[in-house]
Amino acid sequence: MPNILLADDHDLVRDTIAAYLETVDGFNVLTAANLDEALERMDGLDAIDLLILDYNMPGMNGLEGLDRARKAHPACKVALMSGVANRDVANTAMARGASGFIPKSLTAASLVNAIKFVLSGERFLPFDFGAAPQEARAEGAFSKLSARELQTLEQLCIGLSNKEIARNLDIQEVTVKLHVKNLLAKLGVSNRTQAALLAKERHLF
Amino acid sequence: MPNILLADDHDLVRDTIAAYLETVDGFNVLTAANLDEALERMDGLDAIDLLILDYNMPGMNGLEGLDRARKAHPACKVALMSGVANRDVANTAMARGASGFIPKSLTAASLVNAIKFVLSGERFLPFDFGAAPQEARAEGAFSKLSARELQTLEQLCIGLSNKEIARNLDIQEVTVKLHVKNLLAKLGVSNRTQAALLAKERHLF
DNA sequence: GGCAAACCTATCCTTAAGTATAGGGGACTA
DNA sequence: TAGTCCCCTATACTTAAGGATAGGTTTGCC
Repeated sequence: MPNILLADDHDLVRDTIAAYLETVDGFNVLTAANLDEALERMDGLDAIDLLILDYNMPGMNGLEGLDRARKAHPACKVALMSGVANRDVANTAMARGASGFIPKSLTAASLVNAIKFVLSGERFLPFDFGAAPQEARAEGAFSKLSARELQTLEQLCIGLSNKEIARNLDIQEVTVKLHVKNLLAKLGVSNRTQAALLAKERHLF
Repeated sequence: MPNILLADDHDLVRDTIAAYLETVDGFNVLTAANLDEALERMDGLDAIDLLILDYNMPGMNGLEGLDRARKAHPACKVALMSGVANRDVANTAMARGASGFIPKSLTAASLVNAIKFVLSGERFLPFDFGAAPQEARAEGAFSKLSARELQTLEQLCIGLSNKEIARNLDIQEVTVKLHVKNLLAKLGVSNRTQAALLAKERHLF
């Protein structure tokens, strides 16, 4: 019976997926609410066969969380799961050594198949995923953002000033200005308010 | 055995929650991937006791979807579910007649309790999700705005600069600054981005 | 008439936002 | 090894945003 560790900060999503996997297919599922908790939980026992990480989750910091998890437990397979990430993120994740990428648009039955697939040693990436060019311009624009730029955009979406963002990210205000300038250019907008509104419109944060 | 219709565009989330509710508590759960599909599905049979709508889902258009659903099936209880919406959205939804608001940060066990609560005729809103709206950002804050301030706010919500707003309203830029300053104070926020986000959150424009 | 409120404008000021240029360091890659 | 990309920082600058004060107009109300 394979052991799975599922990390997602949405309790409802995490619990129900865990319960589904346990009852329907007899997997043994542990859960965690963020990356640190997941890594802690793996330290005691090395019996985890598959670690599933939510892409938007405290501690993940983009794909840095994937690297941390893989470095901490090289033997364990790591899959990413996301409801918002696009093809580019998925490809990057796979390139960085993820064993699978699970969009939340997947059906529950497919999830089980994907997990079995990954546990058997293969790597899973749904091929139709992200193929449809929905709102191509803006959607693709967000994928061009670097990790730091995404974090900066997230703070813009709460209406924070450069100074506050600098404090939160523990960098200098000038650096924040640089990130802001670059992300404005990449999104094709002319000020921070437009950037925040655009991101909100696309339900990124 | 109560009938529940669960509408969410994330197949994985929807299926697992549905499966959980069915297996763990014996609810009879139907599903839909968007609002139109949900409303269609309800037309044939009027046996649905509770409709659960994902706040971010095709066809919802903010809280308009809630109104549509309630108008189409006045007898049916309607609850909203969201992973991103905040206290303000929840309060507005309850004010507009929702029977419950389910943040996805809820535990699976609490979800079952919430559903039972709603089915019994009560209305469910988690405590920590703010029964108390924040003082300065109260609903009435917007009603304090003068006509010009409202027009100014509307332009802020497209991310325009003071200069552009001045041109659009055919007044001087200094005057726009005055309106902005006053409306920021009335809304209890500290800059134009926060004002725009707040207005958008309330679906004012 | 006096009064209040919303609206408009002006001048002055401080701080924030955004641009430009230049450079150092780390990580990955050909 | 060189090249590239991201990240960080620094200096310097221009423009925008926001605040403070002091007026001015109209409308309408008591």
